[in-house]
Amino acid sequence: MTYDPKTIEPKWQAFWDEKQTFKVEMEAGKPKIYVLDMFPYPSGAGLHVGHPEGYTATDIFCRYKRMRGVNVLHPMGWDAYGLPAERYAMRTGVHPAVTTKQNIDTFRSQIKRLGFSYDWSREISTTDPAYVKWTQWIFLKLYEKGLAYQTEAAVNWCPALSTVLANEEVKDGKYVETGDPVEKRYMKQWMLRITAYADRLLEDLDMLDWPEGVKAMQRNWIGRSEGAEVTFKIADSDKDFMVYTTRPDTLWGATYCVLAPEHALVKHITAPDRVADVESYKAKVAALSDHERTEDAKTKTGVFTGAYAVNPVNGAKIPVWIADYVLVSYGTGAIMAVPAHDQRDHDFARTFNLPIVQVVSAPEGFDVQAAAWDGDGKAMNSPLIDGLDVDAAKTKIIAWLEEKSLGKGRVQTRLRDWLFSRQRYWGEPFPLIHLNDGSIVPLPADSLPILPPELDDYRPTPDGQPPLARAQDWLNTKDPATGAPALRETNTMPQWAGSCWYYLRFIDPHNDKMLIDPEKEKYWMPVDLYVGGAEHAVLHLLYARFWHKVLYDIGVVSTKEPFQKLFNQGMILAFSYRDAQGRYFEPERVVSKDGKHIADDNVEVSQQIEKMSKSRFNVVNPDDVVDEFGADSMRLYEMFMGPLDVTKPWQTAGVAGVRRFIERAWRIVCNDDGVVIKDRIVDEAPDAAATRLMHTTVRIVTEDIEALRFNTAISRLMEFVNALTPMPLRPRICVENLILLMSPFTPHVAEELWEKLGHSETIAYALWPSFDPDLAKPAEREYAVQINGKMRHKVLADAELDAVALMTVVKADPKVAELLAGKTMVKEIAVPGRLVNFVVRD
RNA sequence: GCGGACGUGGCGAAACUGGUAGACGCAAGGGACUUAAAAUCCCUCGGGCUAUGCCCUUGCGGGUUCGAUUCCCGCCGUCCGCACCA
Repeated sequence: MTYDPKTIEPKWQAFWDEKQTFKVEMEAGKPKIYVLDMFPYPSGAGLHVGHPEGYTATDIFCRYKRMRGVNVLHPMGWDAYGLPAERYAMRTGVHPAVTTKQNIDTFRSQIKRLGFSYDWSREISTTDPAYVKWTQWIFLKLYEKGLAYQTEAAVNWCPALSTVLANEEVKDGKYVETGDPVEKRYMKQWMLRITAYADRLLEDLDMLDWPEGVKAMQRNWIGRSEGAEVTFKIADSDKDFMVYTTRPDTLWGATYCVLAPEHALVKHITAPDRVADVESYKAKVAALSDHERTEDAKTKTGVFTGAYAVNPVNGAKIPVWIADYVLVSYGTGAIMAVPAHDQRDHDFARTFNLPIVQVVSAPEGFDVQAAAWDGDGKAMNSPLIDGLDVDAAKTKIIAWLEEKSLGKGRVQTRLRDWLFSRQRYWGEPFPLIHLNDGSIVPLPADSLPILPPELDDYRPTPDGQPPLARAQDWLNTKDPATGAPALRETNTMPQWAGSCWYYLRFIDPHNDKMLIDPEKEKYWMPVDLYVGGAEHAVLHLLYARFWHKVLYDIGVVSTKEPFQKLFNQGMILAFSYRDAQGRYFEPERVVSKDGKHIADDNVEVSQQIEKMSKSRFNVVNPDDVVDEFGADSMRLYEMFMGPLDVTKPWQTAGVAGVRRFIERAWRIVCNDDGVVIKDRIVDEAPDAAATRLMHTTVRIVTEDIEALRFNTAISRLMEFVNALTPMPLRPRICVENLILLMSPFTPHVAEELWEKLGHSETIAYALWPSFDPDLAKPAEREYAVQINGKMRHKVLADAELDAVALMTVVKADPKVAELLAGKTMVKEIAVPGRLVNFVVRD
């Protein structure tokens, strides 16, 4: 039998399952590592090639760590609440739980076909009642701590679907899946006070080993800024309003103020003759979607209210306008406008002919009437602070404002509280009831979980209540403490809820007494390596950090942060082909000749690299790849494509290449009948060259795996195989080390060959090969000889020469003497282990 | 506009701390074996030239250096995130 993944892969998968090879328990004193994949949403479409990329990487890392004697926690589960199953239920009446179970079964079997070393005894789904119970328990803790509250909030309402959508489901004012328009509606919503943790979420980023880009995105999302709040009085009135500014040093340059159109003060200060204009502007702005409001951001619009504010630093009366470039949701919803030093204010002032007064010195020749100067400079036209640099001026003016009770220093964040409720069926219900007097009663922890009731119809009620309101028996309940009649909360939690803490439950998945056993938590936490797509850079990772910090504050967890190291795998794209009209062609119909791509022998098409999608005919299904090449080839190819973190295109021909490599490795051990070629695997020490290559390979593969550089590790394994193949007699130590090094990458074939070599135990816990750095060094090496930095010659010499000896040896080479003849030596440089460079003149 | 990543053969890529650019693989071409094909094995494979050698080449233009894919400055381009955040 030649190499046949179709028989050996199911064999070893069944073996690992039966023996529970990868089941793991806490072992005090044994080093641990917790390696986590971002668990998938089990969609109806099944796995795509992007999923196994990250899963293969973590699997290699885990298998390697086990062979080094580390206790490895490597679990998998399902983020199973979500909109698609609910939409499917609306169309077909099939309960989302049924759809979800089917999809989970599909995902599990697809994942198992790839031979990942998960501890399946820890599998969880966010929809399991035993899991929902603790998600709701965490909500009760949030509520107890005052971190959950209700408010009127704008939501994305999709009339076509008569439901609310999450922000992330809306792009450019449309539902991303169907393209139906989405509008804003105000509804009572549950919010989580994530802003209370803004400072800690920002500061603690510094202690994490995360990609800089992700940290930057989170910092940007939190958007901390330092400035001041300043009170402006309305002239000839007892009313006033506060503005937020990061440039209090420019107060003397404030020539007008702007309120957000929705600002509560607007209706109280608008002059009678301005009411019509103001009202019509407000109506116009309210009708715009967020997208429309920002798409033409450069053109400023607004109207004058007829009211004047008093500039607190100089008593100047300045007009108060309303304009949509001021957002009611940020800062105080009101600004002082300094057109000389803020480009937006400048644009507005030019449009409406408002004065521009310079109060910070700009570089020579810079005209603030033409453009705003927002850089550094000395304060001017500002009596209290003239001559000071921006920072000093800010400090001084803030102190002055505080002394006069006109304002105070203030830190502002862009981060908003988290809109936490959805008007959906397939999510965790809130464990709360509403009494007739309007009060809210949290349900006791021992009544959890509160599961969604059975329904025939998953749509919202005709009067716009969430679907849960259809279940009258469920809806009408009693206060467990007093017996008073009560209504259940009908909102459900967003999909993020379950994914905010799943990494904790994997540590203690079957505990029905508490969320997690503190002893186990202390042993396994934090997650040492977390691998997933960059699309979760902000939301999931920020939400989970927030919950984790709350759990830290109430003593449930012992670490400040959940995920110590984060790694984003790059997206896998694919080639697609389309003609001049933009029609896509299946890649099988396209041939390339003379650098052109021709479809159906007559249409010239262009080749591009794009995201996989059905409409582009470029989707690659992992099942097909496994069927054709085997799981080991699939795993190996995904890791060989390029660095783990970059975006890269799938090329099926490349899978054949790694499959050939596996076959060559197979033939080092077996003949074409699958019989071990005993007479060629000898118990003899390898010669010097083979020893060196073996130790070098072990060294580099080990280092590469530690650094998650799997593509170069695989190259090294290929070189090792290429060297072993032509050897008539192969030292057993080389062959066995090869199989050991390959086993994290291609575990099935490695188990099979390990067994054929006479081992009765699984390779999964075999000892990882060690290397001797001295034996990895070559005795001789080629040194480059450069003249004026250009490569001219090579000299073979002892690899360990120091600079002086190297120079002597090189100069003794007749060819070098010839090259240097007739030249004047300017400088000689010898770099041990590398090269010699002669700088010469003619 | 702000923030982040990146740009190397026909293609995916490699090059550790500034030291022989293109490892490894794909595709292509040639050869061996075969009645033939597949498979396998061997060879060639960045471009150019007046070819035992020489010149050019890591997006473009400068700079630092004995030496730059790597460091610095300025452009051009691609991808990702955020975006009227005061």
